[in-house]
Amino acid sequence: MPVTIRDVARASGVHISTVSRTFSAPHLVNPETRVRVLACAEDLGYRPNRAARALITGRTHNIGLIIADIANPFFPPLIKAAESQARHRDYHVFVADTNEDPTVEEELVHALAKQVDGVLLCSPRMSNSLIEQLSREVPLVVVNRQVTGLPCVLMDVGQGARAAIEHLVGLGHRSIALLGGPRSSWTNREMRRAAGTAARAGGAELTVLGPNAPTEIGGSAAAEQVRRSGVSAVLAYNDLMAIGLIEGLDALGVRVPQEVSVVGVDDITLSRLTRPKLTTVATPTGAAGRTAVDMLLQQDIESPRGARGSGAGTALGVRRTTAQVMLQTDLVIRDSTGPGPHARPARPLAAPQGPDPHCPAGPGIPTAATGDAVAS
Amino acid sequence: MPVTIRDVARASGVHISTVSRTFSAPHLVNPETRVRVLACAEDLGYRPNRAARALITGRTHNIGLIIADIANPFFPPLIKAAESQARHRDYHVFVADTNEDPTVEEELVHALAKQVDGVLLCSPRMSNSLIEQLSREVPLVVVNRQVTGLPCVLMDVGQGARAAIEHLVGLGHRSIALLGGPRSSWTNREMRRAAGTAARAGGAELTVLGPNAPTEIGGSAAAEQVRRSGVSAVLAYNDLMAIGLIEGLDALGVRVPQEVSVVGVDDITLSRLTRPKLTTVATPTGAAGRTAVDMLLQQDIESPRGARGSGAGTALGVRRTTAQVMLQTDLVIRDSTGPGPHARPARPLAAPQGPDPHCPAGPGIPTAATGDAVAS
DNA sequence: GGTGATCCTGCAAAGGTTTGCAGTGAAGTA
DNA sequence: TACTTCACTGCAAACCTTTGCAGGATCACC
Repeated sequence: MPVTIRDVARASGVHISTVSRTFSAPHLVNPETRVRVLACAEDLGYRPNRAARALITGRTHNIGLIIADIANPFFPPLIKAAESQARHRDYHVFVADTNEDPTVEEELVHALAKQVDGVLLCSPRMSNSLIEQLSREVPLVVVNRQVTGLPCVLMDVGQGARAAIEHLVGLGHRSIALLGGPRSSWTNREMRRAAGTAARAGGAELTVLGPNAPTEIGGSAAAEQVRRSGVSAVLAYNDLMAIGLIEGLDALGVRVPQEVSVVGVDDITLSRLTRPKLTTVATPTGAAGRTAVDMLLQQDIESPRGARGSGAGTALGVRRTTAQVMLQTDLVIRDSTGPGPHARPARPLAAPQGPDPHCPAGPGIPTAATGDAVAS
Repeated sequence: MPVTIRDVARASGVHISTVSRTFSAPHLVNPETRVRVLACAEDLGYRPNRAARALITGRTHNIGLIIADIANPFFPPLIKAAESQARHRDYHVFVADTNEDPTVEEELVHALAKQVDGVLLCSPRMSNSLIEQLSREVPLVVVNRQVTGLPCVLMDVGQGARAAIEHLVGLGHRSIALLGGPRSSWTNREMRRAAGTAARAGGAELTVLGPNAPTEIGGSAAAEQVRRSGVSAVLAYNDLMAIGLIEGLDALGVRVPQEVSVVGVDDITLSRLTRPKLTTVATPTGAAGRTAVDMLLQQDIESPRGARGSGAGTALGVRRTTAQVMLQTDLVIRDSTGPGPHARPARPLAAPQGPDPHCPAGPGIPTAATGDAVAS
């Protein structure tokens, strides 16, 4: 039933190879023939079968995008950016959700392997060694995780965590909690490291709580623990947890920011909509999506799979880029942080500078990326 | 480089067809041979090429899921439910986002057509006739849109809108606005129809505002218009708009629910987290995702594409199910609605019944589905 | 020992497309 | 005229897998 290249060939009185060329190498066919073939194709409603094409070219023009939890509002901007970037290069993006389950993650990579030209692995929860192993099966770009030997797109959450801690210390907080996320998260480890250093430098004490589920539920569930810990400020693994925590504290009668200050990470849209508006470390998710697609395609184009024609030309077999890109983060100060027990009276109430200085910029242009190539 | 069925055959000393059968029809091969083949396959890291398999069987074991805007929190639960349902049936789901653009929508269906066994079209923005036309290219199930002759999964937003209006009228509101969504949305038309009827029945006047973008921005942008219209209550197209509207009204100094009551639709997680907590019409998104996958697979299984063996057996060619399922909705009363100008003094302040009666149920079991077959 | 059934395996075609190679005819050059 | 060049098109192999058909071996049974 489906119309194939053969039907078009018959209808337009040429060989199938000519039809094929009309679509994949138009300059090789007589303009006159071309219009005739195109007309027939249009008439019959012919569309090249991408699976068959992929079988022989080894390129599907698809990209797989594997993410931990599509319900986390952190991801949609990344997905959209990746999709639009891919579309410009004539690629399609297939998104799949793993439910934060490493097993599903692995299974998905396998399933996608032969149907896409490469996979973007976002915030993976599986081990580095497994990732390396899988990268032999299909070109991979990792987002939010550093894997040596593989191209990675990272956000400088270390710098962000440092800025957040400094902000809190500056407000007079000396006892701060880090509300940790999933154990297997690279971001989590980075934050912990950087926050620890920054706290020490600022003469504050850092309590690490967790691991917790990176969701509102995870945040609100930790409220009691936060209260008991007696800290006056909390840096949460992400905005969702921060919002959940505020919610949970509210239920316990603890007011934010009057009694406890809370900082999130990600700057999801939601963080501007809850009350109080959330102080947070903005991560350039859109830029991350675009960069990751670029890196994947670049890698892909240089070494098409099933490379034929083993001419004596280039001697550098399967050259793979392993650049690692670190994107900058930005602290956005809103209403969920306020003066702490050691606030200096000089600055009255930490000088409120309008409701949300960051808002007027709108969705805004993501911060610049600093490329950072690493030897392969 | 990639290991094929041929390599496994060579390694285990059998014909490729035996290897093939080992995977796709294990009962047809000698257990002894089977283990040997499996061992070799494991050793070599062989994985069947799904594209090649699809080429001959006509079934990819993939499902396409096209949605208008992945950033709308309404969709993730639907996506997750669809994915998990599909996984149980050994199918994978590929998600694609259209940015609310009908052109992209069409293009995506075409692109997916040959790579998936069927497509779930969620909240489509294109015309019914185009949808029908596309359905000849690939099996389609439509969600949130009624297209005669095609299987559809609908949510009873009409009933939901009615309940919302009745709730508002009961609170003493007589001048109500409907904050409309996208013009091409079926849901939008249904709500408008039902809300109009309900308002008339309740002796209230309904002002329709819109169309608007179904986002927070769309909602907040309409705040000024709402204020000018002088209504005391608003039913918004969805929660995102409702939240944006509350935000916008707040910026104008209009308090919710004291001066204006607001009702949303969807019951996204966020609606429990903003202040005031949102009164909303809960839609069974998870059930919708599951049902849609079921309907697609059922349709698919009955008529595998490229049906071979034109025996004189069954005479009823390509039988396609065109059932339409309507899922129930539920009004969830929270804090964004309050007594209006005509509130009866009998009920003091509309009897607040605890902060959020719906919350304890947690994510909860979706409401029951009422199947409703329609002649094809 | 002959017959038939059963179980397993190999053969080869098929699916829709791309692409290196060769062939055709026409135009250009000497 | 003879030769080369060029633009275009056809031929057929290849990609990897599935599957109907047939062949071979084994076994039970009469």
